[in-house]
Amino acid sequence: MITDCKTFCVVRYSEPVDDAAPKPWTMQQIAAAAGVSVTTVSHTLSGKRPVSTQTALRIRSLIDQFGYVPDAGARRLKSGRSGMIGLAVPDISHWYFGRIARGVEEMANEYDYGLIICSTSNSDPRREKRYFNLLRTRSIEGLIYTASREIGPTDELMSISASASPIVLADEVVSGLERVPSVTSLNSAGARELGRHVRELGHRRAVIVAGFEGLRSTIERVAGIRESFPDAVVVYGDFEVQSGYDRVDELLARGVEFTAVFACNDYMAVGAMRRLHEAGLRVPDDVSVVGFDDIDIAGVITPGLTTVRQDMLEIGRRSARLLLESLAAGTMRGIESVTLPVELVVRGSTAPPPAS
Amino acid sequence: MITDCKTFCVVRYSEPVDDAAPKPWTMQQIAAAAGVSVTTVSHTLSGKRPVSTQTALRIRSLIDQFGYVPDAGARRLKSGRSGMIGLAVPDISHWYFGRIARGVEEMANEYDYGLIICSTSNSDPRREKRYFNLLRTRSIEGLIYTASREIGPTDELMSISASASPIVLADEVVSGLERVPSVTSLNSAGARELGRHVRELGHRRAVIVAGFEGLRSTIERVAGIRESFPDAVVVYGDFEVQSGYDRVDELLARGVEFTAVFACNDYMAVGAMRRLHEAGLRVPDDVSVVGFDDIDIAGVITPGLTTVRQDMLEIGRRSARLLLESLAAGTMRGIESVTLPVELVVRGSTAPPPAS
DNA sequence: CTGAAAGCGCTTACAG
DNA sequence: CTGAAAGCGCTTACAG
Repeated sequence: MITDCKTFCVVRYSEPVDDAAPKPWTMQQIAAAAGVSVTTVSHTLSGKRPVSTQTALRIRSLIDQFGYVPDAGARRLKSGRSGMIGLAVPDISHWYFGRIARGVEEMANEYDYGLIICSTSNSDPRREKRYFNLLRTRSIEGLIYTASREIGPTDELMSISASASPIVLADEVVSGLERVPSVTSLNSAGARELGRHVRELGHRRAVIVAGFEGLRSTIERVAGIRESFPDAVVVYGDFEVQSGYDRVDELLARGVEFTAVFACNDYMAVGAMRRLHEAGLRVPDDVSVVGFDDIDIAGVITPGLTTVRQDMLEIGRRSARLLLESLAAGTMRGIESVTLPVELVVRGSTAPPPAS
Repeated sequence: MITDCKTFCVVRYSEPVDDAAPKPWTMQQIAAAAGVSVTTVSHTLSGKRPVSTQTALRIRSLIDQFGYVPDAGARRLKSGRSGMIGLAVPDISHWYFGRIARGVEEMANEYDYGLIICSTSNSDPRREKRYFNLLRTRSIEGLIYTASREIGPTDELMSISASASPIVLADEVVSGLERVPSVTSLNSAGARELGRHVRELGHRRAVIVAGFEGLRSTIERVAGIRESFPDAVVVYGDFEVQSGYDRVDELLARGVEFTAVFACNDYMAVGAMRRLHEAGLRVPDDVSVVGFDDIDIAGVITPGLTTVRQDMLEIGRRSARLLLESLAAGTMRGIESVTLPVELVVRGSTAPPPAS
């Protein structure tokens, strides 16, 4: 039920402020004021050459007084380095990608780089093109790419990859881009543990609510689970709560029998739990439910969700480090792809199947 | 319980790829290849002056063939515009700020701007300084700022605001920055509705788990709730699940009596529900719980969470539009601050208090 | 310890 | 319709 409250849109008129910001100072002007050359000002700033204490002091005080800051664009033009890296994720507002972004940002900060965010909107080709162009125009020095669906070999990414561009794949590897370094989780091992855990509880009939069908992580997770449940019915969702709900709804309608639901992420698991609840099925008494990821609220909801913890923050950090180190090295040669460990977290949503 | 699974860290050695990307082409080289001046190449690209069909065709085919893309930095140096805006949020990995970021990005895209993300780590002064410097070095043309705590008047932000910089406050207004345009939710009205709803259910004793104490939104929400519950005990949290849990834990330990918990965001509400559950108190039979925000899983958990829906996506979009329009106009004059409506969403977590 | 000058890769008056 | 040249604001050999 939604009760519309009688709120409304208020528009407040802000005081007209002083006009647009004044033209910023240039190094030229500082030099003139100090009675020295720009060369000396530049070196005072960079410290790449000795400057007499007297002069340095005078220049520095002028800089403080004027509030001078060197123009980043000009620096960039000389050096050829923008000091920025890009992160392309399907949707920055998802918890999952937000964690990756934070990890990347932390590391970028450490290396004194800025971060440009690129939402690919689940691989909308137009937007993707835009973002690869950032790389080509040298607005960014490197790109961390998180695929959300299977990428076709015709894509921009493919052509880019051939040229040994500074690109790192985070979270998902992409078929055909085996040569591009990647940072991923050990999906297969996590899924295997999950399957074994549920199997050991005594379950025999399970269903799998998987992610996007072509995605490598989906394939690996399904395979891992199937080691314990070879006959599990597999249906595909889109990682959203709603699709967990919908897929379980359909399975119930089809009359599929199961005592355990494997969802390929926690959001779909939550959706699945909701649908089961509405069907009068208790979790875990009637049906066990497991997820993947260990999102922030997985341990707080009731029952707590049994899942596999991935360290998304670390995936972000490692991806960024790989990228930034190869930028520093000036080559992508010999960059080592990384697969991170995962951890089974057993909570209240799994229990032995009903006695019947 | 945590079962460590026997997974491990796998390191894969990537094929050494061709060396670093080759030097990109310059407009100079295209001009030479086409046998024309850079002027003509530039105009072919910009269309700001007619170019003979013959020549244009030749140049364009060369550009395609070479895969030439103009250097963004050089363009920027001439134009003085970086084509980038910044978004400073406390933590990009929070759902709440992620939604804002997505809204901002959508709009930035529409205006053909790039987005630089700046996590302020809850107003860590060092990082904040860094990000304001982006503005000063003209790496970004404008900044959208989301405060997470009370900002002291000594802060960088304050001095910046005096100079009519292109800054827009998103989600939170800041004392002392009344002249800076802002986009916020109608917190007071939402809180008032929430208080009234719970009051009308018959509750008399309520507690409020508020957000950061100095934050304007916290003040407004507490005030709104208190219109219906003047005597409500107020405790302060940090918007995280854990603090909702902890504050309720403390209230129970203190022996405070209540039949309703107002949490100032959904995460703390979820934490509160968890603690109540552990104490053997049923929601909503024994205690009603409400949140604020309407996060994605608010309607899916059991019971569904009664809350106030804020449109974070729209806050992001509107903030960006305000900023980008004033950049286009070249002045912050007459920018209208906006307050967006909110909506009470009643779900299963609220019910009349126990009969006793 | 310091300065004049070239140059990064573009755009844009100015002059045909 | 086209080109030579100045210049955006820095950095950095080169030359004292």
